[in-house]
Amino acid sequence: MTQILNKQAYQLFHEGVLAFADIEDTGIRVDVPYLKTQYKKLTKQLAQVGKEIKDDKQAKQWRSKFGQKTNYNSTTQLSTMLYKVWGIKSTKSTAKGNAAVDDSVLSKLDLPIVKSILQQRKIMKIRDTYILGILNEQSDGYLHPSFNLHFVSSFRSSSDGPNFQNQPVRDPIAGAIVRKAFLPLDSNHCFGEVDYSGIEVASNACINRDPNLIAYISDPAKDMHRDVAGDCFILAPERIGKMIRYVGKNGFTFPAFYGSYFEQIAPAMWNAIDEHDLKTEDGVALKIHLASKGIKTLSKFTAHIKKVEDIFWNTRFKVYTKWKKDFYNQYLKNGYIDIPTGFRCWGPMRRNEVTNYPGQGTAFHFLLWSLIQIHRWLKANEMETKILGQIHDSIVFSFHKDELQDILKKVQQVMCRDILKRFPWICVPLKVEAEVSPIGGTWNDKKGIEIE
DNA sequence: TCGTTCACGC
DNA sequence: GACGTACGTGAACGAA
Repeated sequence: MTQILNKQAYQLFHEGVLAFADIEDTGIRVDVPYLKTQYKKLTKQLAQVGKEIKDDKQAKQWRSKFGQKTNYNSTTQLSTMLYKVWGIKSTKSTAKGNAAVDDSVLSKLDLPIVKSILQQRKIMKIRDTYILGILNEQSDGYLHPSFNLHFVSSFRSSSDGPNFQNQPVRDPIAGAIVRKAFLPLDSNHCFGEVDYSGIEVASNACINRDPNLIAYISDPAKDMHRDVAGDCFILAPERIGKMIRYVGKNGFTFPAFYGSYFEQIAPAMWNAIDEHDLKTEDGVALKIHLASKGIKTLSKFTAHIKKVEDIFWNTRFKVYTKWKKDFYNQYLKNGYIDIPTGFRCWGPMRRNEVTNYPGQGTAFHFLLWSLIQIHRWLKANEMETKILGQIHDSIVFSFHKDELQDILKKVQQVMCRDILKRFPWICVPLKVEAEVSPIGGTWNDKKGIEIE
C-alpha cells in the first residue's frame, strides 16, 4: 500500500500525469515499411536457424523423446534433453528449483544445437517482442506508449503498449535493428536523449549522507568504479583500463548496492575475465596477474571478493551501511518507509526492498520534476521540439534542428541547477549527458554531443 | 487462465 | 554470525 504524504508529493505526480498525457498524445513516429521488411528478414533467419536445429544430430534424439510434441523452443523439453538424456550436470537452478536453461547456462555449453537454440531465442525476441510489438501498437505510423505512475512500489514509473523503457540497446545488433525504426517527428528534427549520469548513486548519497560516497560523486578527480575495480583485481589505478573498470562497476559495485553479495557476484566476475579477455593496461592477462597474487581458482577469488566486500561496506561506505541498518530497523518498528520526496510505502517488504526503494524512487522523482519543467517551458515557448518519452533517468526528445542548442542549455539549467532549489537537500552535483542523431536520423544514430 | 521461465531495459 | 540482487513489461510454454 502506498501513500502520498504532502502537497508537494501530490503535485509532483499530478503535474507528472498531465505532462505524460501530452507526451502520450504527441506519440513517436516509427518507420512502418522498415519494420515490415525487418519482420520478413527475421522470419527468414528464423527458418534458417530452425533448419539447422532440425538437421542437428542431437535433434533426432529430441524427436524420439518427444515425438509429435517436439518443440525446440520449449525450455522444459530442453532441460529434459540436457540434464536427463545427455547427462550434462546442471549448474544453476530457477526460482522454483528446476534446472535452469537460460543464457548464462547455455552459453557455456559447447554443443551446436544449443548454439542454434540461443540464436533462435535472440531472433525471436527481436521479431516478436519488439518488431511485432511495435507494429501491433502503431497507428498511422505513430506509437503512443503509456507512462504510468501508479503501478510501481518504489514510486518509479513504468511503460507499456509497447514498453518504451526496455527497447534493446546493450546488444549492438538487436539495438540497431530495433532503434532504426524510431524516427524524429519531422525531417528537420533530430532524435535525442538526455541522461542523468549516476543518478541513483547520487540520490542514495543524498539520503544516506555517506561522506565517502558524497566525495566520490563531488570530486571529479575521484573515481569510485576505478578504485573498487582496483580492490577486486588487486591493481593500481594506472593498470586499470575501460573493461576492467566496467567489470568492477557492473559486476561488483552495482550488485553490491542492490544488496547482492560475494557468493553471487564472484562467479560472474570470474567468468567475465575470460569472456572479455581482460588484461591490465601494461598488457598482463588478468588471470596471470591474479595467480601471481595467489588467486588461481574461483574459490580463492570468491574468498578474495568476500574481503573486498567487507572493505566496501565496513570501511569505504560505513555510513551507508549504518544508514541501511537503521533504516531497516525503523521499518521493522513502524511497518512503513518514507522517501524524501514525500511518499510512504506500507506493507511487507524484504530487507533489500526497504533499503533500495528510497534511492530508486527519489532518482526517478528528480527526472520527473525536470521533465515537467522542460515540458512546460517547451509548451509556453511554442517550441517545435517535443518530449517523446522517458526512461527512468533519461528524457527522449525530437529536437527541431534550429532549437537544439538553446533547448539543451535550458535542459541542463533545469536538470542540474533549478532542481537544487526544489529539492534543497540534494548534496551532490547532478550531471547530464546528451546524445543526438543527425537531422532526420533515428534513435540508433544518436551520438554524444557537447552542450555549448 | 495463470504460474513459470526467459529476455529486454534502468 | 547469519543473511543475501532493486524495479518493471511481455512472449512462449504448459498445466489446470
